[in-house]
Amino acid sequence: MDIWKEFEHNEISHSGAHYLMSVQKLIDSNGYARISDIAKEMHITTGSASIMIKSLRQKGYLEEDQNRFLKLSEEGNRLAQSVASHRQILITFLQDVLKLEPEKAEIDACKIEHLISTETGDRLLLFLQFLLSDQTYGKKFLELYWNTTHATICDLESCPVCEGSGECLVGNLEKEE
Amino acid sequence: MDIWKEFEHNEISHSGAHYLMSVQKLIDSNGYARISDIAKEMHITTGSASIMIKSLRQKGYLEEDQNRFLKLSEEGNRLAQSVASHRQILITFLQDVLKLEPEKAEIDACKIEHLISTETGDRLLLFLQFLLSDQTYGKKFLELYWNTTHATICDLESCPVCEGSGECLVGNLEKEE
DNA sequence: TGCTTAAGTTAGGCTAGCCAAACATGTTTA
DNA sequence: TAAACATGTTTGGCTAGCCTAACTTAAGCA
Repeated sequence: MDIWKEFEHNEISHSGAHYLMSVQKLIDSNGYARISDIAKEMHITTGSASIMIKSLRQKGYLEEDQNRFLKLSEEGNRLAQSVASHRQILITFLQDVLKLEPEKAEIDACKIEHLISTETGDRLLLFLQFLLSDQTYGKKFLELYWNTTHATICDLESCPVCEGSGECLVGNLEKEE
Repeated sequence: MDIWKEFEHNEISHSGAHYLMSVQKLIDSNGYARISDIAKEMHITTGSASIMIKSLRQKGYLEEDQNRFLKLSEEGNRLAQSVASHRQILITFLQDVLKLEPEKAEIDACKIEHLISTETGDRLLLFLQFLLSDQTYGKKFLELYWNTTHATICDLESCPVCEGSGECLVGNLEKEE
């Protein structure tokens, strides 16, 4: 088997995942989601949205009621939730452990949220929960790690640890505690 | 800015990255790389390879000598090395820390190796090195983590910790130490 | 009644990458 | 020398997903 060809074989495409999440987001905030709402929210044309929505309905991820209002099917909901949760787990790891800038953490998380397997997501969550909550070794390990690698992790001259002002993520972390 | 659209905006595509890595792999093992060698190695047609290679040459990632032998340009080499190193870092994390099965770790790593930023790769490497080598908190944290979560992490009935035989990754780890 | 606007669909075009199949060229080998 | 094989290129077709632009349908309103 060619592992590199697996890249295409996913339950849902990057684009598809964002359509589903957009539907949920719109329902949560406005109470309904139509094709034009999705197009507006995603900054694409209604033509593109129309075609993609049709395809997502055919695949059984979306349903439409009498008013042409869209909602997620059970399967669509499972998928959207899974992707959203992977996204959050990844952001937490990149931001709170690896100390990447929030914007960069979000971009990388968004790129890979739909690509990691359920198992990888589950494991990462478990690891993160343990690492961030364990008061004995987890906490001490992270403190030692951040202090030891601080010079590498922090590239801001204004860091309180380096210089003294407050933009550094490591510094912010220490203030929070 | 639409973060979800960043998915396409990468230095190199998934496919492109694998072409470059294939060239390097062939040179390392055979001493040279031609279009047909790459096609064979990647299990695609020479037609597809011909077109993609032309594009990679135009982008300056590949060069060709008098014998039509391909090699990586400086830039191509940098890219291929970066992707290969990201891949290895991800595999190590998924396999040696999160304890995913090797096959699954490889698939997920392959899917995202070209998508993560240099910075994310660097940070993950730093974190991994520290976690896996620190003999005080790193080691103890991992032991506590694996023991505590073992029931969740191990789904094999044949696990030495669960039952007694030897297929479980957690078990293998304990044997290695 | 007829005009305007909103909403959605459809058609044609684009890129990326794959395929098969036809073609061109250059090298073996009988 | 001629047939056969190796190598590479080109063409046309396919999917995914985006675009613009033209079109339909329905609703609002004077």
